[in-house]
Amino acid sequence: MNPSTANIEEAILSAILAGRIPPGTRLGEQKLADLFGVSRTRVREAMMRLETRGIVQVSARRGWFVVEPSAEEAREAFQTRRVIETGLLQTVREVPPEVLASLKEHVAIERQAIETGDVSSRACLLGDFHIHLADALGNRLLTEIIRDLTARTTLISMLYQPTEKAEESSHDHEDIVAAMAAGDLAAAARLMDEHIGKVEAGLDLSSKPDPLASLRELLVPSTFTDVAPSMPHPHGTAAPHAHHHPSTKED
Amino acid sequence: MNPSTANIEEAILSAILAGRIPPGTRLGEQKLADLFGVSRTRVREAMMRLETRGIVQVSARRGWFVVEPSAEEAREAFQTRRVIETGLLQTVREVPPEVLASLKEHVAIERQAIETGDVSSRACLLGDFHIHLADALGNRLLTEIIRDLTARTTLISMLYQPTEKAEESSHDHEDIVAAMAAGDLAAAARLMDEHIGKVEAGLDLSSKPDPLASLRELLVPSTFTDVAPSMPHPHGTAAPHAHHHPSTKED
DNA sequence: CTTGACAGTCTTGTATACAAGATTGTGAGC
DNA sequence: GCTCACAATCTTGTATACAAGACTGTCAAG
Repeated sequence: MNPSTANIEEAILSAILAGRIPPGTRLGEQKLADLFGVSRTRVREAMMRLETRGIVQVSARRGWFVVEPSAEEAREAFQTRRVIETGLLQTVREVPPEVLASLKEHVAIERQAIETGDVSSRACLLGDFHIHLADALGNRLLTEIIRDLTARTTLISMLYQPTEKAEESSHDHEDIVAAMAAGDLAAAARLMDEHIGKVEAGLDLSSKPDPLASLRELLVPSTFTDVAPSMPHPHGTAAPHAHHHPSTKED
Repeated sequence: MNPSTANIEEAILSAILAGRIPPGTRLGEQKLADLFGVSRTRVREAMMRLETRGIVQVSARRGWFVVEPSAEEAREAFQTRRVIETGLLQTVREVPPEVLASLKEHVAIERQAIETGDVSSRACLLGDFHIHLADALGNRLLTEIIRDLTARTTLISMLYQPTEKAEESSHDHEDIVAAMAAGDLAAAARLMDEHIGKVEAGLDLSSKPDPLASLRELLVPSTFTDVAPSMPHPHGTAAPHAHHHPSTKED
C-alpha cells in the first residue's frame, strides 16, 4: 500500500512527539521519499502542512528542520495554552458523568505508565490528557488547536531539558479532574493554570536551546550520559566532535 | 516580480475575507496559476496551506473549494472563539494604557467606516478588532490562531446570511474596551462572551447553507435583488438554470 | 419526450527533470 | 600550519509531463 500525504504527515509528527526525532533534526525530502516509497512531491506536501502547523520549518535550499522554538516562542506557546485551556474550563457549565469517568480512566493509565516506568509512552500520555479534555469538553476544532499546541510544548520540553516531573504532572491532572468532579470549574481552571505554569517553570528557558541537541542524541546514547557523570555537558560547550559511536551512525 | 507562495496564499485569503470570493467557489489550479503568472506547483502549495488553515477544501479530482462550514462546524467555530477570547481577557492581569488607546482608536475607525457606509472594509474591520485584541494582549501565536478562527467565522457569516448588525457589533466592541479601561477584565470577558453569542445568534444556523450562494452571487447582482422584490429566493428553491447573465460569464 | 450509455473534455494527483543556491572538501598561497 | 578561493556535490525550488478520475454533452433506444 502507498502511504498517502496524510499518512506521511502523521508518521513524521508522531515520530517527533515520541522523541525519536529530536528538535533541530534535518529532514531531507529525498531520504523521506525513499523511506516511504513515494516521490518527493508527496513528502513536500506533508512537510508543507507540518510547517503551517508549526512543527517543522524550511530553510531555503538547506532543508526541512524540526522546529527549535526560542525561549520567547516557548513562553508564547505556554501562555497560549494557559489562555485556551483555562478558558475552556471556565466556559463549560457542567461536566457530564461519562466525561468524568473517561478522564479518570486516562489519569489511571498515566499513573500505571509511570509506575511501570514506560518512559516512551509517558510523555505522550501526559500530553494526551489535555487533548482528551478538549475533545470531551470542547469540539473538534478546539481539539485540533490544542493538539498542535501540545505538540509544540512537548517539543519545547525536549529542547529545554526539563526536570521531567511526570509524577507531579499526573498528580496535577488528578487534582484537576477532582475539581471538575466536585463541580468547581473555576477551581479546575485555576489548577490548570498552575499546572501549565509548573511545567513551564520546570524548563530552563534562560538557557539558549542546545544547538547540538540532535547531534548529542545521535552520538551520546543515554547509557553514555548515565555512566559518565564527569561530563555534565553544559549547554554551550564543545561536543565530542571526532568521536562517534559506530552503532548509531546512519547513512 | 514573481508572487511567492505566501503572496498567493495571502491574496486568495484576503479576497475571500473581503467577500470577493464567496464560500463554495471553485478555485481551479490552472486558472489561478495563469492569473498569478506561475505554475500550478506554487498555487497548489498555497492551497494546501490554506487547507490546513481551514479556509479551502479539496474534492478529489474535482478541485479546490472555499469551505462551506456546516451548521455544526459553525457552532464549533463560535464556541472555540468564545473559549479563547474570554480566556484571554480573564488571563490578562492589567491592560497597558497604550493598548487601551490603540483599541479605542480602532473602535473609532470602525464607527467611521460604518457612518461612511464603507461596506467593503466594514466586515474586515469588525474582525480586525478581535485580532488586534489578541495581538495587544496575547502573543503572535495566539494572534495567528484567532486570525484563522475569525476568518472562519467571517466565512460562516457570509454563508448563513446574517442580519448584518455592524453598528451593534461596533458598540459591543466599545463596551468591551470600556470594561477593560475600568480594569474589570471579568466584565470584559462576559461582554465578549455575549458579543460572540449575539453574532452567532444573528445567523440562521437552522437553514441549510445555500448551495447556490456562489451561483447567485455571480448571476444575480445586488442591483437585481434590490429591484426585484417579487423573487425573495428562499434557500432551497430552483435557481435560474438556463439563463445566465452574459456579462458575468467567465471562461 | 424521456432516459441511459458512452465518448470527449477537463481537472487534479503524482512523478520527474532541470535550475539555483548552499555546503563541503581541496588545494594553492602566504 | 593557517587562510582563502574555488570547484564538486548535494538539496531544495519550480516547472512540466503524463496518468487517473469526474463531469458534460451527445446520441440512440424506448
